[in-house]
Amino acid sequence: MTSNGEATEIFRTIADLLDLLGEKFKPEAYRRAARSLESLTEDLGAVAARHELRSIPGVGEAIEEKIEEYLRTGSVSYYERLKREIPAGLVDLMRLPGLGPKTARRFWVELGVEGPSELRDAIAAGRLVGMKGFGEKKIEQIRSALDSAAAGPGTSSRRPIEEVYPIAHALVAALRGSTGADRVEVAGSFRRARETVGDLDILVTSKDPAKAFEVFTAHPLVGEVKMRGETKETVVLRDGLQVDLRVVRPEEFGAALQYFTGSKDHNVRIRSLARERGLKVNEYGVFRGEERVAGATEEEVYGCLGLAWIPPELREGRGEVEAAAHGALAPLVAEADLRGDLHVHLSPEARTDELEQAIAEARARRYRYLGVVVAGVLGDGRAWRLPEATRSKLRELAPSGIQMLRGLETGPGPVPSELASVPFDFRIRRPTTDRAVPPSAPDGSPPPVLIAHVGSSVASDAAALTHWVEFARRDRAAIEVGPGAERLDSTAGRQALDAGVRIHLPTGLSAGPEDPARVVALGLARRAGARPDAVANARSESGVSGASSGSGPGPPKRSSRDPPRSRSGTKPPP
DNA sequence: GCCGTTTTCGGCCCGACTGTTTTCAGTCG
Repeated sequence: MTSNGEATEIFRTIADLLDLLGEKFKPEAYRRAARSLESLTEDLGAVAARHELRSIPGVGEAIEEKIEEYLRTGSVSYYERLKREIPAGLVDLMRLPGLGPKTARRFWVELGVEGPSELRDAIAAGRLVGMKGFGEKKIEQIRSALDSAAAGPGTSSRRPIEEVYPIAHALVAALRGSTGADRVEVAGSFRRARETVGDLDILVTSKDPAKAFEVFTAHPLVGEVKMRGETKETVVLRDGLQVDLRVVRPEEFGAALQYFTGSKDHNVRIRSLARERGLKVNEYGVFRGEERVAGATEEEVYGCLGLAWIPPELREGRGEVEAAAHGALAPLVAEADLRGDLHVHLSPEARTDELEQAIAEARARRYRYLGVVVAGVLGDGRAWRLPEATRSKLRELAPSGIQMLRGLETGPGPVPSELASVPFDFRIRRPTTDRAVPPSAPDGSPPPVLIAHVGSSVASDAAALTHWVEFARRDRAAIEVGPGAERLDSTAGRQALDAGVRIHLPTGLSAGPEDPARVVALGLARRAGARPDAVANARSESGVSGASSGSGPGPPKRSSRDPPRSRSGTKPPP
């Protein structure tokens, strides 16, 4: 684990332990610091070396000292002391659904229970019966939570957003297609395009809430109904994902969407800003005293706090509220900005019809260029190339103004001799293994325009990531950001952007229109704070010069002919 | 424990829901 990751875990556990001690505000302070460390784009040691730990949101004097102690010694004495005081099993108990720190602490104090297995024994021995606040139902609930926990991590863990995307799409489509719901939006971390999603929050307006719940509950994906109130229903899907449906009134929809989109840190900032202005914000609206002054749209809610509307992908409490207050939010890249794709992979034996299909899709999206990977080296070092017929078809198939380019994808180092005869317009580089570190100086072969297949194992290794970003900066190459283990996530993407490196987004051309990769990649790019001009394939020019086979392409150039940027899209997935 | 363009002290989001209650505590998001 990286030092950032390990420090995050330490502070998160400190928060839980302090919760068990009944501390009121400290746990939240440690959690806030943990969240900040988790999303830090840089190695903690580097920040500490510059004496800038205090600039991290939620890190003050005390936590700064603990981080320094951790970096120096590998442990935090305060944490070690808490662990000696409080049995580790209590943390497991309070993390069970339906149990919290108060209940776990009572089991410890009143029953001497120190962990899940002892609690199971206590229940079996009937020792919970008669405890104040514990009826038959509550005890059964706990027993069931213990059983599910024993069965494995299962349902409570977060999953990749690209995996959840089709599910969200299906549920939203069903609700939109019914008479039970008018407006339907997914809120939560899904709308913020977080890499992983723990559950789905769906918000609807409805003239007939009962009908909305009925349509939702009857959906084939839904397994069991966990809870149902007048305005809210919680279900667990057959695959274990939890989904909340909330029905709100139209005049409250914007406030509810804002509220349930979060993040928590963002909302805390919004609320304290409102308080400073004598206003109150909740999920029903913005209020001055009893009077509602906003609520129907998010724009209204932000507007009456003196803020520009903030894209959901930025709502993490990392300074976006202050930026919005000063009108300093830059427009983010949007779907309409995409102009092409420099990384179209066809299957190795692709026939011309597969190529034609990708071009038809590109034409439908009005792309201006397409870089098709015609040959390359796989991660395991084996060379491959598209069939000769497909390669020679490339230029013929571009009658409608789409510039067709041939890409060669290789590892660091010179072009392998077995690929030397393949004509190409531009080069893509990939690490030969996930951990491969690129050469520190140019090796004489054409510089790549794109660095791709830089995977999650690089992103989680601060030194390797810094190295690849520096490599991209030196060669003025773009680096690919998107879902999946072979692309950078938004945190790594932000680091690349901070270093002045452009990113390239997958467009899912050859995977068909339903492929979530494009929408998800766009969300991650926006989350990284990417403006249109920082996205290599959101430019009118391909960034690949001329067609001189085998010669090096020029570095991506800034174009003064780029049309004015479209207004940054506000449309959340799906 | 953190934080401040009214504060260096005194705040810290707040409402729904559940299960257990004669009016509320705990959990969750």
